[in-house]
Amino acid sequence: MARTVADKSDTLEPLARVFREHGYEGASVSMLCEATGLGKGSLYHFYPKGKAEMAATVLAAWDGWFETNVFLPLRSAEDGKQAVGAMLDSLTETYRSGRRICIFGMLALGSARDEFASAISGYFEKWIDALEVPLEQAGVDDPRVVAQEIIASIQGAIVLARALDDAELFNNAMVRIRKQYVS
Amino acid sequence: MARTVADKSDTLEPLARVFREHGYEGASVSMLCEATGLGKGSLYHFYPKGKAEMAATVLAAWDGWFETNVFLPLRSAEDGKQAVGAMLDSLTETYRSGRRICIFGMLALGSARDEFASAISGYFEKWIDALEVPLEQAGVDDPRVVAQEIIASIQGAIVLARALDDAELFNNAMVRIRKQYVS
DNA sequence: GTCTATAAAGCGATAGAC
DNA sequence: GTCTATCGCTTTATAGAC
Repeated sequence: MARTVADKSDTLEPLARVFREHGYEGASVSMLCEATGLGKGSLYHFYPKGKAEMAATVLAAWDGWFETNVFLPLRSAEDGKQAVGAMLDSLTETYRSGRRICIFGMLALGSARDEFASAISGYFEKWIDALEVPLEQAGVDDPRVVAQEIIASIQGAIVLARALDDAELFNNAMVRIRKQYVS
Repeated sequence: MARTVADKSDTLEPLARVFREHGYEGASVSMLCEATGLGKGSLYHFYPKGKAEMAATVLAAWDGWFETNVFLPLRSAEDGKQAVGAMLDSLTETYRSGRRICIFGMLALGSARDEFASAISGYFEKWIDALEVPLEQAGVDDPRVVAQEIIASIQGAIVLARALDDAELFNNAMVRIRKQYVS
């Protein structure tokens, strides 16, 4: 069938979806072709180094999205408590109350961790650094450790919500974090 | 080379190690053969249904280990706070301060979740049920929700410790849980 | 930039000798 | 219970026509 000309940026969302839903090893090029609506030739035209380059590009895009929509607002907040609350709201939507997983967290637990180690650690380091700012502003003791705890709680809530197939569990975790640290 | 007769139970540890380190999709039968020191014929003799049966058996073995060494002590504890503390110590060793991951948590984030859904959810449900007992005994408010939070924190600590390659992060999380709920 | 055809390797799984 | 050989299929990746 005739196919319209695609832009590389159009592939990012379907690519991310497949990696999120199947993991790095579980995502095959065939799946990635089907999701993007492109043949192998087209996909390899955009990503000459193949699957690894697709995943790296997806990670970079998510990292950028978080930088703009999560990290930057945290760093530049005027009201610390309000900023952390806004982050929790934003993440609840982004992660679909735990129905969607964090692609960085997923990769951290898999065997592809080593290949993407710097992207994964860079992402979490930036998150911790950013979250520390409003926590300190809000007068929280040991803001860096608390930032780590909050991020770990969010990642754990995703794991548990998915394991038990219970989105309410994720939402409860967000409520608890809010009450405990910023209300 | 001549090979000594193997027992099926001898395969469980190497099998578990490969699944933990490579994920379900990432673990190939060749790897599983090499880790167990058995040829494909031998491995399929023990596990006629192949890789899926190997993983299911590994999960059942871990479930059994947790039942005996973690869940049962929690349920039958006389001192609630002491029992939760003992669990945290035990898990710190079991998970090697986050250097080792939880195979159930890993599967929950991957695409094999659906295939092993009941094993995964059963494991976490038993854990929550068991942990609720000593928490209630210790006078903690809303012990079931707190049990869920603690387990999520542990899973999240594994994710974050692995993402940042920092075992101290896991240990700090265990210390925080102890301080917050059972000291 | 798109596609189809194809290559080479690895996959999970099986058969059958010992 | 162990092994080797092999099957059929899918994998990632490439080549080359359009």
